[in-house]
Amino acid sequence: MIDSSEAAPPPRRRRSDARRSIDAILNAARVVLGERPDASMEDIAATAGVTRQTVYAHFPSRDALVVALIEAAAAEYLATLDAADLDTAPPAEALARFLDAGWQFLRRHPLLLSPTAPGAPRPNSNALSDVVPPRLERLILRGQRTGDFGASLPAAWLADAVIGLQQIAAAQVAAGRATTHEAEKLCLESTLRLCGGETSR
Amino acid sequence: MIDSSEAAPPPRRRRSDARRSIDAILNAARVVLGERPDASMEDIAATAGVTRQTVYAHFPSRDALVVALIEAAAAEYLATLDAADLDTAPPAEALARFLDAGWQFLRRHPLLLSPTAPGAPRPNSNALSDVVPPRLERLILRGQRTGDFGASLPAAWLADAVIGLQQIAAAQVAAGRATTHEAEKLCLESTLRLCGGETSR
DNA sequence: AGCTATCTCTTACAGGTTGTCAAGGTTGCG
DNA sequence: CGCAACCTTGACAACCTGTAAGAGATAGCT
Repeated sequence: MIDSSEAAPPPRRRRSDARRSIDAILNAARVVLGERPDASMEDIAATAGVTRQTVYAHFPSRDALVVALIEAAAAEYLATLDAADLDTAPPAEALARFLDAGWQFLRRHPLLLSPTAPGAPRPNSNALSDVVPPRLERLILRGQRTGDFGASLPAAWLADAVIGLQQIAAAQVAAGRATTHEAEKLCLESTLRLCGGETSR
Repeated sequence: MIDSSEAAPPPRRRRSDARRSIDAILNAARVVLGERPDASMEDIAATAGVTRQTVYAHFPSRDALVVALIEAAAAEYLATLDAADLDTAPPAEALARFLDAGWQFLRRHPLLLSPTAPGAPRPNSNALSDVVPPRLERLILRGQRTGDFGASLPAAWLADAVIGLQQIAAAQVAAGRATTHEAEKLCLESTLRLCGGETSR
């Protein structure tokens, strides 16, 4: 038995032409939805230099397109996280690198600032929230074992809190209430304060 | 000069009947949009026991309805905040009360967990984010002056961070990854850690 | 009680968006 | 070259938002 009833459709052979269209569509969606999350399929298609029906030829629905976009973004994100070796650097340093990767990611994918644009299939389960937080959680857990971080708060919660804090900081920048530099500084300091310290009793 | 060119349309006399409809509509919108942010006007109207056109008779557009809903929610929120005297209690205690008011608010207005449902008129300026954070900022500023809180981070940022943290905690509950009790505890502890302490150098 | 302004309901319409379908032209690849 | 895969055009149904006019019901005032 090779692979009977699982989500592994044979990665069917595509023509070079088709893959070019798919890339153009995903790229257009990233840009257009980034600045206008409620843009129409027509807008996305036009930006990609393609007809609306061509978009539907590759993505069965708008939600499917967004999901694919998020999955591609998650893959990039993971690659960046793998490049910075979070598992060997000292925890505080690793945390700073994690945040750097996040800033890089948010700059490229501003869409992800408003996570609930069309009401995803299941509001919570996207590739990002399934795959990124565990990395950070592992990092924080390591820091708690080495004593660099306090252990009075569960690592899973801290991971989500840190990621959330970064999104809040990014929103401050988008709202024009802080410069990028200030936001990064505030975020790093707040994050260290949240994770570090000897506040347990 | 009494009031020439400002947003003060003479609060025109409404029939009791009309006000009842408006209340029913706002209430229905609160409930329906709370569990399904992309519900149609028809759905809201039906839940309110009213026709769709009646909704449009009172609210010129969907966005206007959402704005009115948020304004009503903000008024409630402010009333709750006024009831808990944040300006006299010791800062740590006052902060706990502020968070309590927040939980109460989020329980009643789950809509506000996904702030960017239809793409608000201006993404950032709603009554909530204009009026609630300053209260918290004042509280934090007081705590920083009395020495209860650390002063190395600006109060305005801490205010937004605390409110954001609470929304993250609420999202954890909504996602089934924590109980209400756990979330409240984690949120309070994290918040105190963010604000308090002697980490300045 | 009666009158009137206000409110609601019904019916209808225009415009936009999402999906779907079929026919025909074009391009990549063996 | 030839075929299958791909793109395009045009058309369609369904839904949602917003607007409009007229008939009927209701509240408030005299």
